[in-house]
Amino acid sequence: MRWSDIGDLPCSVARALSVVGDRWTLLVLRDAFLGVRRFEDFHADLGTSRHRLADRLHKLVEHGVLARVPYAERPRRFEYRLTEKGRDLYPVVVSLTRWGDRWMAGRDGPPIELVHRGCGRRIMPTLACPECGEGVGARDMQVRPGRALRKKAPAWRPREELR
Amino acid sequence: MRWSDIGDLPCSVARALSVVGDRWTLLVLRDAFLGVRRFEDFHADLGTSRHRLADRLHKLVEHGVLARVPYAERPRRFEYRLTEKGRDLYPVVVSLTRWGDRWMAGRDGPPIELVHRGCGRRIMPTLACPECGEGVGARDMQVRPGRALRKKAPAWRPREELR
DNA sequence: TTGACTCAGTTCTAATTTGGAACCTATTGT
DNA sequence: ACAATAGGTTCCAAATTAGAACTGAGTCAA
Repeated sequence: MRWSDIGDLPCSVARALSVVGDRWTLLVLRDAFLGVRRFEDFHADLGTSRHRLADRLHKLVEHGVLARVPYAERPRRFEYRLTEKGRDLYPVVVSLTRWGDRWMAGRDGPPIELVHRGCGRRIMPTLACPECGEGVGARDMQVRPGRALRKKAPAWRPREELR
Repeated sequence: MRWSDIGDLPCSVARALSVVGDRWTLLVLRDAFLGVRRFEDFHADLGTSRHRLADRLHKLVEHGVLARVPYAERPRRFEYRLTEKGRDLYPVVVSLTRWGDRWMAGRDGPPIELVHRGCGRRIMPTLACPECGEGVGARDMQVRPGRALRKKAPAWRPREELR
């Protein structure tokens, strides 16, 4: 299957990945969440080729994840800012951070720390049920097909539960 | 920069991506969270080449995200099961799902629905502060360098805050 | 007013990665 | 004896990527 086709699958993960699922895009977003906005800064931070970077930035703009806004006339210069759609990717980046912290950190611990402005504590955000507030993991959730899937793939059934 | 080098960067996102950051790995994990375990089932579901699939599965096993466990002798057959390290990627997959549901769903709504066993309601898990329980977004969090980063890149400073 | 410098790219080529089809091995079923 | 099943491996052509060089518009400083 071609990469360009996965955006059409009836799967939200696949569709999300069709936008942010390549090598560099999530690192671009990480930088964006750290406040990076300009081409040269992304380039210096990321170490990807200018070619790739330009391509990724433009693709993210196309998808409405970043906005290309002028910050100087003469010479005309643009910076890349997260849109609401882009900021809504925060959970993805934080979840990756949390996992990296937990399973891939060196002896010195996590490279960066997060502080919750609300309560002032150093924390790592976790997944919770927005209704009852309880923390949730894979085993706390059950899957069922939604309307879109019952229509497109009526035969689909969730498999046996996760062990 | 080579893909194989990003695992060494002092950044948890980069390190996480060095394991799960390629085209197919996250779709393999999505399937795993839906209960898929066997090579042929992954292959049928994913539509990637057997070659890639075998490679990804083995890489995930190497990294301890999946375990290759025999389920039949004569002929010897194996299945791939999530380890604890693998199950801990649930927030990443759920966050992608949530984003895909919100920004990429068709008219018929999300392909699948999740039910919280704890409270029985159909929900999509969200990020929250584990200390105070409040939901958090990008603007609720502040970044600061951790010990590992102060050591490796003492000059690093968080940029201006997110707008 | 010439030359160096900055930012934001684009172009080019070689190297790497990927997709897809065909093949392989062991075993079971008919 | 023959086909089918599960889980791969091998091969090659095609697509993608890395890295370096180049462009172009404008500023600054001597």
